[in-house]
Amino acid sequence: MTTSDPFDIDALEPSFSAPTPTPAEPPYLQGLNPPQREAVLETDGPLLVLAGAGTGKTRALTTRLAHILTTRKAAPWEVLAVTFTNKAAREMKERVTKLVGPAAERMWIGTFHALCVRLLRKHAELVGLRSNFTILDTDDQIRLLKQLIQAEAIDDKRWPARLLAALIDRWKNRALLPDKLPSGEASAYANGMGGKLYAAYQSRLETLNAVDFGDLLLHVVTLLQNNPDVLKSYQEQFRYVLVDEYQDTNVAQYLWLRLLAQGHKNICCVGDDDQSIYGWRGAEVGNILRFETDFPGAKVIRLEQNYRSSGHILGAAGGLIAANETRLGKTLWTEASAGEPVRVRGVWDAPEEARSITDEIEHLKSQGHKASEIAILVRAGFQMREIEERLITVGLPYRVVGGPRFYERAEIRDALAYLRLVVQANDDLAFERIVNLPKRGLGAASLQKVHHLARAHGVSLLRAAEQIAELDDLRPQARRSLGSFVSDVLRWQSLLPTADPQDLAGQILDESGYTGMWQADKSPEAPGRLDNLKELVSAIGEFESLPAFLEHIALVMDNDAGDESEKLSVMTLHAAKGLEFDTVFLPGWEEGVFPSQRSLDENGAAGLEEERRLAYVGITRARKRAAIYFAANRQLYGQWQSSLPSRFIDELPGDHIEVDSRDGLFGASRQASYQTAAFDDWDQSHHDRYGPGWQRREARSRQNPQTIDGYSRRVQAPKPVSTFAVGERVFHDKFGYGEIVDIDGNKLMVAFDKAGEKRVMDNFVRAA
DNA sequence: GGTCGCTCCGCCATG
DNA sequence: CGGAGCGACC
Repeated sequence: MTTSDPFDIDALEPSFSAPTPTPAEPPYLQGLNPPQREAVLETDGPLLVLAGAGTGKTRALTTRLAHILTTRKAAPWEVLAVTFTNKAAREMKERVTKLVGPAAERMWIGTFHALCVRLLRKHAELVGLRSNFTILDTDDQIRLLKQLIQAEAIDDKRWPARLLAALIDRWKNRALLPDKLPSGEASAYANGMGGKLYAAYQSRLETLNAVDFGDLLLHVVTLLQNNPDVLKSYQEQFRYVLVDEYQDTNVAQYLWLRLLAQGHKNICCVGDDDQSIYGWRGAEVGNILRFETDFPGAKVIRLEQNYRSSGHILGAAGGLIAANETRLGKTLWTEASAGEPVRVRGVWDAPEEARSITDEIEHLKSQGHKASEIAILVRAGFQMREIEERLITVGLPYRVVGGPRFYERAEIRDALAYLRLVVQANDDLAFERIVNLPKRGLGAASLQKVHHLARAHGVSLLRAAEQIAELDDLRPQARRSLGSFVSDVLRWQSLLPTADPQDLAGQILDESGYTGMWQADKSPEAPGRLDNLKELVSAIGEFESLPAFLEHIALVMDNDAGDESEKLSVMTLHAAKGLEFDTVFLPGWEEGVFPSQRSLDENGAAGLEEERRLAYVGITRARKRAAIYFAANRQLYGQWQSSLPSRFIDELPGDHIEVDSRDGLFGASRQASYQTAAFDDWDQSHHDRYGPGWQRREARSRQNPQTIDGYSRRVQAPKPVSTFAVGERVFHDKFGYGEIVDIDGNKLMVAFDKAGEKRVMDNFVRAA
């Protein structure tokens, strides 16, 4: 555990034509460790910064930008900094502004997608678009694809539009346009129709003057490839290129970067191969692993001193990730004390897991720990409900981070569709979404006619609807309501240039009857939806115009609008990347759940390594305390399943963890590898009440689940009685044949022929 | 044309 | 188990 050689700062100074005249170094360099300094000062030429978790990456990165600006190596608008999330972009902008002042605002900092929009609006016509193109969200995309699938008379049940959308997304991630699609790939959908539908989709997008998220990247790549003069001007403009989370880039993003940085090669990529967790959505760890070959002479700097976590947490995480074969290799170290070992706790089932976690949290809070410094990180969304229910039961305030995005909520999308249609009369997708929402008595039959006319005359749906309303083709009632819908939209359009955007938006939602629809709705979620609508309207207040607002919202709108109140956080491991907490709970470390079975099935060894990186990300979120849980039984899709502890638990180095499990939960083979450690509980009061760990859990699990802490979800017969008898031979899907040696209610202790003694639920075995 | 009820499917998720 | 989406029925 040592760092690299001490870095000689003076040796570096002459190598860049130092505009800093005096030996007195700028204040922003103070407090940086040697590799961080090097990452800041090594401005020219290709540079790869391998930044381990918690090693002060963001600080080095923002200081680097500040350094480039203050030494006048580049003007703000000559710096391009790319991130993956809006949050990261915002944070970077804020921190650089703090260092160098408002000039930083003029840098090109943003997500790949936001920067692409900016470039595309400027040069839209070069790729066959008009500059006011619309950006489709996933929902629009799927509806569009569905139409195309049905037009080809393909059974959209056997071949769901979602699947095609996912395929197209993957193709676009790999920069494969329809004409470049390898023949084998096209057959992946509907017996070879994939390629044809993809081509049809692209041409439909072009006529709609629309792009999806993948297109944003690809259009810019095409634009730069086909227009050398444009490419050259941007290569010259962006004198310094910086990429955050480089391990997450996909092929299209990589091409994009390479084009822009090809000229001067002042490209700095910052990433951590150990935190690459987005392979399933097209990220290529390969991009980071082969950086040095792509950019010959590239410098590599490792940030390995960790400022976040205690020694035990770092040791546990480091031991785990060492099991991965494909990695560049880093060894994190810290000057901090060892702190508390990572706790590993086995429980009977998911409800007990949730109880145990909330007990700990209540205890921590009673000790004065802040709830905002506590997080529960799950592998998958389905684990969240159980935990949320428990949090509600005991009254612990929490927030779910990264749930459905604000702008993905139905009511927001509906409202936006109204605004889109008013701003852009030819937005047919918006028209379709809201023409009969609220219900106006315009069914499939009437819309069919509108569609036909639009197709025949080559006009927008709104225009076609206007004409149809004049004709005698529709039933009087449908005709009247279509007519008034169209005239409403036209009226709102006429107000657009003069009206205050916020007032106009409110007016549109009221007059269209959309707000009224939710007011009349008696369902429990209606008030929440009305709140969201209000929030949407108030967000418009910050913008000059409705079009400006829509542009922004298509890319940016986050739902975690600065809720820093005293709540603990619940989120998936993916959502947790980049965050840190004093205390982290990691439930559900069981084979099949984590590592996720799907990941293993689909991607084999590579999938397993990505899962392991996810585990690594999870543990390294913790500053002081981490607790890992595994349950012997879990309900999946309403079915009880018995499970084995995750292999990742076996891989944790023994001297950094404390295991607290109880006999009989799992088979002897695995159990043997654990020592039931004397448990230095965080929660001393529980010791007082129940005695040491395993005894108290044994005592609890004998109780009827209904009586524990008011937990009532798993309602069963008052006294579960098994129909089996001791000595009976049984068969279990996972463990094979065995003989019952003990019965406790509906839980059986079975001596399996192959798998050893295990406790299983009786409904998992049948008589053999 | 709107609503109820049935079936099917879900396993990670940024722009 | 729970939500979404579709088809039969009012």
